[in-house]
Amino acid sequence: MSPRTENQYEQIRENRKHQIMHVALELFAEKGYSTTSINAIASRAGISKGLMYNYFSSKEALLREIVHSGMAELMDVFDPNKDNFLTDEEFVFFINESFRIVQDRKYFWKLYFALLAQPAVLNVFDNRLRDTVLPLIRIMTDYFRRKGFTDPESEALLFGALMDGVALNYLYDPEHFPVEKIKKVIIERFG
Amino acid sequence: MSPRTENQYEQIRENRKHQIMHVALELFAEKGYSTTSINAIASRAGISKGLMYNYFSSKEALLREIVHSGMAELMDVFDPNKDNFLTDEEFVFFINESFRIVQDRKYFWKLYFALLAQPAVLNVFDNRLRDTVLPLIRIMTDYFRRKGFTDPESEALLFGALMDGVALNYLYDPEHFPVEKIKKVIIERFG
Amino acid sequence: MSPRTENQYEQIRENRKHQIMHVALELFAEKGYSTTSINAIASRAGISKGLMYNYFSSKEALLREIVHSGMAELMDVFDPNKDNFLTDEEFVFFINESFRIVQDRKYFWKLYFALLAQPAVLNVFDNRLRDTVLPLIRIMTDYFRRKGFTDPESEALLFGALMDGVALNYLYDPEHFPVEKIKKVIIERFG
Amino acid sequence: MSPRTENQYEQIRENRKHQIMHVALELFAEKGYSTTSINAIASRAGISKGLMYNYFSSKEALLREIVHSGMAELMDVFDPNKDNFLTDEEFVFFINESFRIVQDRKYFWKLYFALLAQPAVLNVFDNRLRDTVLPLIRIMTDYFRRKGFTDPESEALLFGALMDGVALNYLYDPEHFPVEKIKKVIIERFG
DNA sequence: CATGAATGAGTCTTCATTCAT
DNA sequence: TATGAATGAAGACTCATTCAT
Repeated sequence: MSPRTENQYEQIRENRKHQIMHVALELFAEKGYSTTSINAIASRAGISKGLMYNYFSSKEALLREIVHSGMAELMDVFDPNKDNFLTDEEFVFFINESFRIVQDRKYFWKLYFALLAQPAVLNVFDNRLRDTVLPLIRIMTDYFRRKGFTDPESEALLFGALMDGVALNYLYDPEHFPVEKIKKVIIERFG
Repeated sequence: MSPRTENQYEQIRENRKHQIMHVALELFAEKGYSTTSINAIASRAGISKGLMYNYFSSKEALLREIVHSGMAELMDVFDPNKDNFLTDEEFVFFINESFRIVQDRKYFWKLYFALLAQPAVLNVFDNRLRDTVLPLIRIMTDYFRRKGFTDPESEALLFGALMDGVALNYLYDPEHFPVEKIKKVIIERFG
Repeated sequence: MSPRTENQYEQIRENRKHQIMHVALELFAEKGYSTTSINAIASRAGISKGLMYNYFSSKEALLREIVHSGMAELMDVFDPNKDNFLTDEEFVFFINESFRIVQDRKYFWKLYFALLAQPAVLNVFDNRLRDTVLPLIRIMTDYFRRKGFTDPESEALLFGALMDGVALNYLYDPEHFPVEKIKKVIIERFG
Repeated sequence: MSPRTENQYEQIRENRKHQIMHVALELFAEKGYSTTSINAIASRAGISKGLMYNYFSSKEALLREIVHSGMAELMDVFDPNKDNFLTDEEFVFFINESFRIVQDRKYFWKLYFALLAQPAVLNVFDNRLRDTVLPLIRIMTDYFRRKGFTDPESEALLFGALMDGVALNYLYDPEHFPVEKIKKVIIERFG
């Protein structure tokens, strides 16, 4: 009789929104942003095309929200308020964490690399990307400096590139990429 | 005003084809495959849309030919008929070569990563990719085995991943990626 | 906390209805009927989309009711029960009244002309329009006949057209249209 | 075998463009701009939807080109290079011309009034409208001044409004509007 | 060999309307 | 009575591909 409460509506919206973002992330990661149609998203989410636009003003807005929410989660994980100091133990922990994050959120990372590899299409990352990565690079630089390397910054950048490459190989050819072994080798080599 | 010889026609066709592929590679790399229209390709190549279809049966066929020709060139460079043996000197040479190749053919590699990151869209690489990479991995495995590593295969895979990551960073953020320094560090660390 | 009486409910409904019609008239006049969305109306009226349909069965029904109510008001003003006789004094009064009506209800007249200029879309006026205008034309015809014109009916039609044109110019380019002066000239010329 | 000549293509384009504009003008005038779908235009023109966009970049661009081309024609007719002087004879000629123009291009004028009555939607006329009308008003002002009127400018504006109103009545209710008689009355009254 | 007009399926998006609550 | 989530049909626009010339 009476309309739903504010709270009920809030709940419905929250759920739907997550559902749409979830489904869209999967499709964007699998088939690419421009190859994924709103139709496909709506149909996999089991809703009508029109409803999508009740939650996101456009396909691009949907993508942006997915990316930003993913990035936000990420920043939470790589807690930036930890002191700039990385012990050997923490370094190992950091590597483990990184692997876990990629493994836990494969879809997000696939989308990440797909978008990265096509910057002219949609600059979705703004400065957020560098803002996230830079502190990490700095911490790693410090770490390698303390380890006595002559060019710790390049060392850090190399390490970053290595992690990118590992993620790439893991995501796109997991069958031929023995993650655990690789992790071990990394720790031996860089830890 | 005598009619052109068979050969001259052949020559014209060949040139046109290369021209189209060249232009298309640039556009695909910059803007992505699905975002690049036949119109854009034809217009940048200075020919008519219709003519495109005289040389390539479809947009996808064009892409495939670009990729395959690029892969073929690649295999030529990493000459597979060299013995499976990699001296320290040759290792350094190999790294230098790898860097040169990426730097020389940026467009191809951008397209490569973009396609890699979206396998569901177009499986352009068939088995060609593994066929190219596997021998390299084997050679590297041998190399690392001789160096005395306990898990030389993972070491080789890691090295491959590293090179991927380095290429990625170089291609998509060249300004913040000091290639030469990185190269040096790689040689020190892995050579 | 006693329940509202029938009458109070009736009152509320009436108010809501007026409010919706008022807001819709403004929007239709400003942006056009088909360009105005139900959403826009509801939101400017501060109610929900659904409630709109509680008062009007459709967008078109809303438009019709707006137009008809406007026309009804109009007929009240140009009281048809006055005798068919128009003295010189009454003629001046009639002109003044006409100007006042247009100035007082700009939105309605804008909508009126917009709808008039697009009869194929929505024939909202049915016969009502002619029913309203015809008596006026007759009265004017009589007036001009008494003034001794040879073709009083055409004279009356011309006068009607003139008033239309004046309204049009006033409504859509008020800055460049000196209404008061124009009114004076009309009275001089036709009075 | 060989492609069409430049000229042939030019010819084809010219024809198609006119055809589309012609059909679109009719529909816009009859049903209104926003109520007329590209589908309707294409289908009445006997072409595919897509082809429309080969000639006009958007629906709005199509409208603009129709309006501008109509305005251009108009300016040709009301030749602006005539001296600013209007004899009695010329005045009569001017009125006749005006009637002829409206009668000859009913669709254009219907569209004109429909757009005028909905300025917020699309400001298609820019300044073109005033640029066209202002010189006419000036000429009329001079004319009425020479005739000895005390407020010749208002007289001219009134005359303009009258012509608008006449056009309106003629276009939207031709059956009840005896143009020829009206014309006669205008000449008598204002000539 | 070469052109570009033409097609039509498919894309994103909007919006009047319905309905469970 | 009142809400706004949900639908679905329709709209503007794009683009790979075909084909007469």
